[in-house]
Amino acid sequence: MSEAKKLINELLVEIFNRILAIEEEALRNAGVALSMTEIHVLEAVGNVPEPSMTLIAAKLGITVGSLTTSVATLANKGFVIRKRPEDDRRKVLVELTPAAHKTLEIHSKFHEKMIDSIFEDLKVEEDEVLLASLRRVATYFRK
Amino acid sequence: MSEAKKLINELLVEIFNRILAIEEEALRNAGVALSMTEIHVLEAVGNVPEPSMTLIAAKLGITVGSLTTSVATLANKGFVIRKRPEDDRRKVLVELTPAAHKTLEIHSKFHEKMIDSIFEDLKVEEDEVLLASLRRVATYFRK
DNA sequence: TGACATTACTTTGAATTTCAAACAATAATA
DNA sequence: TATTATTGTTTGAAATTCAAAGTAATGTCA
Repeated sequence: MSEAKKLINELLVEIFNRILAIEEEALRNAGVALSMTEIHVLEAVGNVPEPSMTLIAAKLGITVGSLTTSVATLANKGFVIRKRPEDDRRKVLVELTPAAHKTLEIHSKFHEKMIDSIFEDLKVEEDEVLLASLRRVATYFRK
Repeated sequence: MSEAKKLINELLVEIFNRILAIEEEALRNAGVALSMTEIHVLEAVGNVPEPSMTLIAAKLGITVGSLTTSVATLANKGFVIRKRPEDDRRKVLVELTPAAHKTLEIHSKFHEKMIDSIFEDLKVEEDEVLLASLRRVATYFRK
C-alpha cells in the first residue's frame, strides 16, 4: 500500500472516530437537542420512499425492534408521526414533522460544507472517477 | 452542490452506517471474537507512543473512565497487559499481546483491501490531491 | 518539610443504543 | 376456514458511553 494510501487510511480512521461527536456538537450549537442516532433515523425516514418500519430499519442496518424504540422517542419529541395505512394495517408509515425537516436542513448544510471542504480541490472529472469507485464499494457492501 | 457530490454524500452516509457491522463480520469470519469498539482500542494502543490511559482515550475521543472499562475487558481476554511504570506510578501503560498483534494484522488487511478498492481507479497524482484535502479536513476537525 | 493542588486512573450509577426472542395483529394462501 | 407469512411491538439483557465522585501518586511552594 502506498504511503499516500496509508495516510488516507489513518485520516479516515481518525475522522471516523470523531465525526459523530463533531456533528452532534454542531447540531447542539444550532439549538438541536437530538443525538446523531436520532438524526440518522430522521434522514432514513426522509430518504426511503413509503417509509415503513421494515424499510427504514433496512436502510439503517438495524433491526426493526431497535427502530421501534427510536421512532417512539422521536414521536414523543414531536419529530415524526406514525400512521397505519388502510390498505395494509400491519404496516406503520413514518412521516417527518416540520420540526424534523427544519432539523434535517441544518444537518444537511453541515454535511454539504464538509463534503465541499473534502473535495474542493478535486476537479469534477476526478469526482466522477471517485464516484465510480465509491459506487463499486457500495455495491460490494450491499451484496 | 453538484450531483456527483450529492451521490458521494449519500454513499458515504450509507457506507458509514454499515461499515462497522461489515468489519465486525469480516473479523468474526476470520475467527476473531472482538467488537469493533475493542478493535479500535487495540489500534489506538498500537498507534500511540507511550500509550497511557489518557493518551489512548484522547486518540479515541472517549473519556478515560470509558476506556478503563474497555481495557479491563481486553486485559481479561488476554489482548493487553497493563503496567505501572516505575518513574510515575500514577500512570498505566498498556501493551498489546501477541494475540492482539495477530488480530490487528487481520483487521488491517481488511482495511487495506477496502482502501485499495476505493482508490484503485485514482492515479497517484490524484491520491495526492485527495490526501491534501483530507489533511485539511483532519486539521479542521482537530481544532 | 508539610499542606495543598494537580495529575492519572478507577469506580459508580445512569442513559443510550442495540439485539434476539417472544408476542400480537393483520394479510395471504391453500 | 385454517395455516402460514408478514409487519411491528415488547421484553430482557448486553455493550458502550458519560459525569461525578473517589483513590493514589506526584508536584508546588510557603
